[in-house]
Amino acid sequence: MDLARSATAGAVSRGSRSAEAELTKANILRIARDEFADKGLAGARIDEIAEKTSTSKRMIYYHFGSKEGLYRAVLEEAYSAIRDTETAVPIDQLSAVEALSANVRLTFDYHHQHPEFVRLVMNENIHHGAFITNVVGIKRRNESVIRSLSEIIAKGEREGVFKAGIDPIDLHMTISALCFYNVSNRYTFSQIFNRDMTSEAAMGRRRDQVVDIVLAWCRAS
Amino acid sequence: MDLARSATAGAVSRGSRSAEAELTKANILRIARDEFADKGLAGARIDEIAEKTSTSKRMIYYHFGSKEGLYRAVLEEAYSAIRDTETAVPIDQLSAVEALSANVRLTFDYHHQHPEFVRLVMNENIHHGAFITNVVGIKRRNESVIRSLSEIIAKGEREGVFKAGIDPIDLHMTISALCFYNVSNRYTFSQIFNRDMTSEAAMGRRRDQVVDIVLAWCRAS
Amino acid sequence: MDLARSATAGAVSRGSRSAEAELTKANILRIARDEFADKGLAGARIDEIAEKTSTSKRMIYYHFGSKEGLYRAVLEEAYSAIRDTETAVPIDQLSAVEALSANVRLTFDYHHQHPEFVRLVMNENIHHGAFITNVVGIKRRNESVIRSLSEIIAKGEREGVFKAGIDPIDLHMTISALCFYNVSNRYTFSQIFNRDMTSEAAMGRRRDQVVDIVLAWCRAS
Amino acid sequence: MDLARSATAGAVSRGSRSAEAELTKANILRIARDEFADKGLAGARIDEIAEKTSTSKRMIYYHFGSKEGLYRAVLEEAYSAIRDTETAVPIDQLSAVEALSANVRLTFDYHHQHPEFVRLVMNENIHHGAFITNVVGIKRRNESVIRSLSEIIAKGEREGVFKAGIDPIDLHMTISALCFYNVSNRYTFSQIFNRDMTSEAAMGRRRDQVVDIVLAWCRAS
DNA sequence: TATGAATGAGCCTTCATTCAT
DNA sequence: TATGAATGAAGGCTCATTCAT
Repeated sequence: MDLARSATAGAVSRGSRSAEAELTKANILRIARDEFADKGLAGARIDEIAEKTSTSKRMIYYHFGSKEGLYRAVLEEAYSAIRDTETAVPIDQLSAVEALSANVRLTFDYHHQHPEFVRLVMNENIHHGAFITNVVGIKRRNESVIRSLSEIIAKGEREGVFKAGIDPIDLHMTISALCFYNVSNRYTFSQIFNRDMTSEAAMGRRRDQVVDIVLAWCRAS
Repeated sequence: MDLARSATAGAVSRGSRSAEAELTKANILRIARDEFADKGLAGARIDEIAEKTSTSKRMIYYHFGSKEGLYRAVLEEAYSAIRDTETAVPIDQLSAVEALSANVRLTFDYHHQHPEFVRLVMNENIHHGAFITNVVGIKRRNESVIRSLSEIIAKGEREGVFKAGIDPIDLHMTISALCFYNVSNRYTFSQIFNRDMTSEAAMGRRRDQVVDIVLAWCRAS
Repeated sequence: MDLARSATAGAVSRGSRSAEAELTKANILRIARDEFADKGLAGARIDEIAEKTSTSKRMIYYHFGSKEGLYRAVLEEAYSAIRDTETAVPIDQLSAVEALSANVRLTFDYHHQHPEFVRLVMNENIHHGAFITNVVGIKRRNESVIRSLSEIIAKGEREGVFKAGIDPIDLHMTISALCFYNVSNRYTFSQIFNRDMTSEAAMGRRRDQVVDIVLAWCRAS
Repeated sequence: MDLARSATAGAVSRGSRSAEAELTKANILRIARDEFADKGLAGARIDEIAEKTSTSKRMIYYHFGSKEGLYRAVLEEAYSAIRDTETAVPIDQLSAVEALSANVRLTFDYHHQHPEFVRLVMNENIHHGAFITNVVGIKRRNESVIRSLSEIIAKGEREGVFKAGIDPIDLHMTISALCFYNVSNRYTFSQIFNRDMTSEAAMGRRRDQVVDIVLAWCRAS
């Protein structure tokens, strides 16, 4: 029953067995990611994914076991990718305000540049987070993100520019909400309010705004 | 194909034909709303909806024409409901800060109390907003919401408590993002960060925080 | 999930709803019985069954829910048919020996005339009797068969022609074994021993022999 | 296609090529026998057989050519094993009644101890004996079994304890039927009649009964 | 001799939708 | 208006078998 081997296809060349197989898996994962992001778990079609792939439908089952197995593997990859981004700010070389701004900008841009990630997360929430539970290492993720924000908060307090008692998870939630919404609710919002949300100009303007919002809250005396 | 009449089943007794028919439609709509919100357009099953309904599958087709027609009707209802909430703040009787706080609180609570609305909007965005386009009157909605916020902003400027130049649509987006995320990303966020997001206490705490964030930004000199 | 309605399709005209539907079900059941008998549960193909049917594959699922559901319905029918045969001997009008002979002959002939029943039972045993468990009323069956044999045994004892203490279930097992084997093991036995087992002559000869075997045992002092 | 050599893997070390290869084949055969016995030809899975084996799926094809080839090899082994048992009675040292009793007991016990053999034969009959035809030497088998019974019958006639004219094949069929059924129809019979058929006590009781039945028939004047 | 990867054909099942009544 | 029966198309998945190494 457990034909799906090593669903963690993170790196393509893991030294082992067949590098070609890893390429096949990576190819499937990329196509699947786009399809799941676009149509959701129920809406995506294995047939369609297979067709866009350089291999066959059978291979999807060989490597990932089931539609759900494939979806899970896609989710895992997506989360492991953003993990790196969010901790890329060199805190010690910057002031607290600069560091927080950089963090917000990076986060904002990541969402902008990876709408498929945003859409996958939306989908997962529609499924009540049923699949993320089994994704290995998904919880280790909080350590790095939260640790990074904690350092920034501490620095800001020491510098006397942030108010006391900011909870890093609250801060992360605030940043995340503002960055996520811009991509997630893009279609309904822009439709209803006749507002461009995808041009570089609009994005740049909103990014600055989000930085302002976050900083204003942290400064608030 | 032309069987779907007046998909707007807003009022139950519209004086016309048969009040019973309207009841049937309302019943179908309520069940369908929950199913679509829970599983998305692709994931929901007409059979299942029909089974939970007090009528038969045939009636769904009679009244709404197709699965998509039903989905569209559900969307329409959902948006027409929130419309009323957001304009319920008696601005003239309150200070700008009080009025904005009230607006944020109402919005926050509405999302909290209507997760199915949040989930429907998520779904619609997954479908690139393909169905909301055809929903009649959806654009009239911006007038009331935005007008209300504009008044509050103007009052705050006059009172000297808000900074100049706040765009009401930006403000609405900010409020909406912060309120929406708390419900939309509830499952993944709480899973990853081990944080309760549904208890009354957690909700109350976050609501205050969102008010703070919004006010801090509007005040910021 | 439970779309399979009234799997008990025993009688074709149950007075109710649609007699046509019952005909459809009966048609499916007959074809399915032959296919399952011939190839087993795993070997039979729903596609093939559907093709031989006057309806479509979809209808099989509509009426029986699944391949297993269809198999179960076939089993049920098969067992309810032999039930009647085995109790058809008018015991009071016959001597014990005559009655027992008649019972054996009827049983023997039934197996001969209904090889598909024999094959279905073989199949069910290959599946460790997994499906017969859920067949309603299958256990009520022992009452009639065993009661009938009990009466014959009692009569034989009273008449002084049977030895004392014959257990009716043992007797039934003996009769059943001798009648069943002739059909069930027909292919391997006739192949290995080059013996005709299907001609009327061979059948008649063996039937007499089986009667002899059973009587000899019951008489044995 | 011609890769399947000497499917008769009876002896492990046939002096030839590699003793290891013979071990591999024997291992595959044992696993395959259990799987085919349990689930039938159609129900057994090559993947599953390979997994339980100490070698790979490829080896199955290397040694046996196909699923059918493997099945045939299994059948052959099964029949060659029972062959030995049935001729193990030392007729000259026993009376006819003792010899026949011993023969029946041995046969009964063999079936009891080798349910997989019984199940394989059932399967083969479900396939209309299609594969047993090609099994080499399967017909030589009748010689030994039938010769042995013939001797016993002759001895019994000479001793005046058996009736005249018993056909050895009829006798074999009778014995076989009674012994076979107890294992083959174990699941359905025990289910329907609520009777234990596998405990040592139940088996012992029935074994004595079968001996009685056979002897009663042979004695019958 | 042995192994992991690959495959085409086909299998069971489901879905939105429609028809006869 | 309402209902049970029916359907074509397609969807997810599995199977025996083979290939490259």
